[in-house]
Amino acid sequence: MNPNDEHGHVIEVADRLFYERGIQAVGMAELRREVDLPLKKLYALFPSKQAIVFAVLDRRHRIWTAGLQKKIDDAADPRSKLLAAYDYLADWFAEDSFRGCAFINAFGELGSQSPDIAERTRAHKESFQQVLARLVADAGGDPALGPQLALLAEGAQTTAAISGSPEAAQQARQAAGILIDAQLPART
Amino acid sequence: MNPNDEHGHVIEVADRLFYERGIQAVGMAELRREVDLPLKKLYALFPSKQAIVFAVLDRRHRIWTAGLQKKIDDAADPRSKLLAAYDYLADWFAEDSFRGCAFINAFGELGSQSPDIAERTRAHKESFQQVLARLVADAGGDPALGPQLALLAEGAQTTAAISGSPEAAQQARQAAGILIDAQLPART
DNA sequence: AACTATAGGGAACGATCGTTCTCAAAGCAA
DNA sequence: TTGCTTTGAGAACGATCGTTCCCTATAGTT
Repeated sequence: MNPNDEHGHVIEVADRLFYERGIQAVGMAELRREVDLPLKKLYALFPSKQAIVFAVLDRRHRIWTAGLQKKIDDAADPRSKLLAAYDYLADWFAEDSFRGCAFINAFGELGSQSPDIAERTRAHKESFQQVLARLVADAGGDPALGPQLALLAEGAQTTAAISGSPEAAQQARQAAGILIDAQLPART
Repeated sequence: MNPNDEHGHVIEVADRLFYERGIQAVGMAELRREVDLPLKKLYALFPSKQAIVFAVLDRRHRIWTAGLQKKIDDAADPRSKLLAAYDYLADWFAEDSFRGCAFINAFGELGSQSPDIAERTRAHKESFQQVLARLVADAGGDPALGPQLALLAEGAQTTAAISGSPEAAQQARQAAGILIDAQLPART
């Protein structure tokens, strides 16, 4: 396994462990065991646990954003593109491993201790807002619609995580449809 | 200070510390210092840190629920009662100490480690859903409306916490108004 | 005043954390 | 083979955690 593979492998495994059980609950010794690398090599690849956490969050952001964009690109018309976000959530919530938004979890766990984690979380959510705002603008809708749709998506993520049920995605999608129809110009 | 006062004082101080900085970040030694009680007395009042955490969450739930109910009771008509939840959020977000929903934070931090915390969080959110469902039913609205309004409220809480700005309450309120008008029978 | 029970204050305990260090094994050049 | 550098494996370190224990001082009773 070359260094790049090892680097990526550590991040993948750490992501799974942190997401399943929380960041503080996973120690470096356990991570070392799961990736099957000497502790020394782990510290050669990353200077600290914090660096691994940041790498995990950055990867999460990239994957999440790319997956969302694909759903949007696959949608035909502006209304469908806006609703695509909730289809993306539905797919996500249906995964066995779903346990809420990793950023929200990390923020709740360490946001008050680590300005870096708080900032990464803020940036992640802000980027989602920007995606929605752009779609709303492209569709000629009321600028207020973007943040409203974002609230539904955020609420669905926490609700699905806490309730353990994926139905929040459909509820959010239905509500979004109503908000869109009320604030987007009817298609000619 | 009699034992009841001490008991309540510990819970109040612990709530403030846990909410500000996270549960795991606050040690018993620091709590002891802040409440100015011997460690021995702290352990005479509560059998463990976990018991304090549970007491803090239970108190949060009671205060939150009572505050929400008061806002609802103060509202005149069914539509206003539904919107009262967002006025309650607006007041809350405006507090300097606001740092998100304590249950969501605790769930993100310890939900995967502690079934008790996960269950308390689930129960807290479920009780909010019940309050909204009742208001919707009393108003003769579509039963789907309750969960939709809850999603907006949950999304507003996380968004306000992460962004550090209270505007999510108004955005949620405006969206709620649209959803209500679409799914509640017009007042005669 | 003498004895007893209680409570304060904090040291001690055992566990665990992130990180560093030791040291032997292994690879490699000569 | 010999000497040298790099690596693997995990022990060690220092800090911190929740919890318990010890010891002293005080208060109450006779």
